[in-house]
This record gives sequence, structure tokens and C-alpha cells, in this order.
Amino acid sequence: MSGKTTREQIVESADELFYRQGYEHTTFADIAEAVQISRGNFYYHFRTKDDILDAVIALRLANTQQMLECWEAKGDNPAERIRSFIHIITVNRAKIMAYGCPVGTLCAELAKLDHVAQSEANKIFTLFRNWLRHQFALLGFAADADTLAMHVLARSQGVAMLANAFRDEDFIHSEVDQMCAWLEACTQKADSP
Amino acid sequence: MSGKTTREQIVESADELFYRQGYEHTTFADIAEAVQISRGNFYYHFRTKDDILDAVIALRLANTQQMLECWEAKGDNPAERIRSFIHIITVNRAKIMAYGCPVGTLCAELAKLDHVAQSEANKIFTLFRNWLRHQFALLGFAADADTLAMHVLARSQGVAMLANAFRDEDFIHSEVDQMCAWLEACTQKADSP
DNA sequence: TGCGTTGTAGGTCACTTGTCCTAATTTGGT
DNA sequence: ACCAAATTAGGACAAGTGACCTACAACGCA
Repeated sequence: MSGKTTREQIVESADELFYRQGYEHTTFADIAEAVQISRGNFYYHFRTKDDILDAVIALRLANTQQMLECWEAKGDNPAERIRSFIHIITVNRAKIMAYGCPVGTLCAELAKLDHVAQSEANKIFTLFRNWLRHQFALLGFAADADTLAMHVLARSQGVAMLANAFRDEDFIHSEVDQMCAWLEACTQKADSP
Repeated sequence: MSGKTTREQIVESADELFYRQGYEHTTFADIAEAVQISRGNFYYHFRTKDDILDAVIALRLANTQQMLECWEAKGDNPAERIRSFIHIITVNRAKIMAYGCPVGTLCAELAKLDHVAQSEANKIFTLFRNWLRHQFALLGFAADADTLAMHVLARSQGVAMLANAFRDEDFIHSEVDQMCAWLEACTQKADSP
């Protein structure tokens, strides 16, 4: 059908299901039905459920890395790149209102399960963190770059959390606008001290 | 032993376990062991697991309501009360780093499970939201009171989320300080326009 | 064509989970 | 002391889960 291997299909379906239903609540039967293969079959591709989780996290890490590199490659200035990050929430608002942030909700779930893959999932956060820190450093905030990066990350997470709870699209736009205004004020302060 | 009824002990233990392990991952056996009663027994007190969840949410709603009323009763001005809210994160930082925000993580989990108690759990958020809105209204932000309330709520959620993922206490203090400074700037702007 | 590798299907197994039932025990009022 | 109600203990049950196994089909290569 599609040019993708069965393994890839499993990982992508699991990725989507883990996002929509959570890791623990997603069963082998769910994934098997989504991929339209026999239950027993995909023990050929993955030995345990944790192995699937590892593959899903690896996929998300790769996709995130790629997205960040894509933004990096574009000729925009760092401020514009940070705005791209902020607008992830706007672009994905429908899914975020329905299921929350994929990164945040996964890390939160794994923390509660005290799962071994916790640290691996957190690397997705670290990817964003380091990338944002780099952008802020380019803007001249050498000392505060990491603090600013964490600040942007935190506000995005908070917006995703409440947008999910209240299913409020106006709130998303309001907060995104505020964050962009804050960023504007930041950069102006850095330009003319 | 303690003056509490078995039912109260069950609800309190379930409350703690749901927070630490999540709702779905907590089993009847877990609760029974924590309360030191027979598994079969507490079907006398609760017919289903959902019933326990309802009771836990009701308890959290009551506790939250009481905390807010307590702050309301104190002679502090509204700005000081909002600061009390912000400092919940500081006071509970150990648990938040370990398990995240009790309200946020529960709402997020129930959203993924598409659970019927979703709307009930969200009422805890609404309690905070309305209370914060009221404080901002008292400060003179009639039109923007709700927006400001949601803003404070969102930032707190974001801090809790990342504090949990990165287990970073310094980050908590840094963000709390920033929020207090932001609040200070807000109120000064309102006082002398 | 034949054969070894790769992939798939369906069934099985041990275990856990929520739910329920019944018998025993405790408690409180008379 | 006695009895009815409230409470508890322990086990039973069906459903669902992750994990595993073996037989069969498909494919590539000689």
C-alpha cells in the first residue's frame, strides 16, 4: 500500500495512539488494529511494549531535531525562529486542545509510571531547550539564554495544559500574542540598552 | 487507630496514590494495601473505581475551596493573596518535582482516557481561575481579570510541568521570582496610570 | 525450479485487574 | 445478654493484558 515498512507503520501508529490515549492505556490490540496486522505478528518487530516506546521516542526526537534544523536553515533571524517555536501551539491548536502537548503529556505520564524511558523522553524537552538557548544567545543574552529558553518552554507548556483542560482556542491566541509581545520587548531591550 | 472512618482513609490514600502513580496505574490492591484492609472489603464503600475517583475529586475540590477561603479571610490585600497562590509551587516544590501538579496531571490523564469525570476534575482549575479573577478584579483589572487569571494559572502549570521533567529546584525559584516581579509591575501600573 | 530468509497469522499462556458474592465478625441499641 | 445492622475478610470470576510459540506464506537468489 504505502511505501513504508511494517515497522515504520507500527511506530507511527503507536506514536499517534500514545499521544491520543496515553502510553499505558494503549494496548497491543489497539496498535495491531490501527496497522491492520495480526496481534502476534509484531512481536517479530518489537519484543516488548517498552521497545515500541523507545522507537516512538526515537522517532519524536528525530522529527524534532529535523524541525529545529529546518528552522535553523531558513534565513530568518533568531527572534523570528523563536516566534516559529511559539507558534507551534497555534499551528497544532486543535490537537493540543484535544490531547495536550505530546512532549509534556508523555513526560508527565512516564514520571508517574517511574518508567525507565523517562530520561529518554525528557531529551525531547532538552532538544527544544538547547535550541531556544542558542537562539537567545545569538540575540545577545549570553548569561540569561538558558533561563529565557526555560521560560519560553514553560509558558508554552502551561498554555498547552490549560488549552487542553478548558478547550479554549481564544485563550491560546491570547497567550501566544502575549508571548510574542514579550519577545518583542526582550529583543528591543537587547538592541538599545 | 485514627479517628477517621474507613471511607475517609480510602479516599485519602487513593488521593495520594492517584497523585503519585496516576489514576489508571493505581490498582485496588494498591489502595487496599495502603489502607490495610482486605481487597474485597472496600466494595462495601465504593462500588466501582470511578466512584473512588469521584470521591477523590470531591475531596480535592473541598480542600481547594477551603484553602482559597482561608486566604480570602486573611486581611492581606489581593496582590498578597495572588502571591500566596504563586507560592504554592514553592511550598510544594518537592512533590511537584517528583509528581507534577496534582490538578494538571489528573486533568491531563483524564483527558487522554476520555473519562466521564473529566469535567469534574476541571472544576478544580475553575475554582482557582475564578478566585484569581476575583483578586485581579479587586485590583482594578475589571476587563482583563479573567485573562490575567488564566495567565497566572498557565505559568504555574508550565513551571510545574518542567520542574517535574527536569527536577530543577532553581528553575522553580527563578520562575516564581519572575512571576512575583511581573505581578508587582502589574499592580504598580494599575495604581498610577 | 528449489531453498533459505524474511515476514505474517492465529492461537496459547500466565498473570493482573475490576467486579462481585458470601460467610464471618464487630458494633450499637434495648 | 441478645439481636439486627453495619462492617470486614477472603475468595471467585470473567475479561483483558503483555508475552510467547509454531506453522504457514512470500520473497529473493542460485
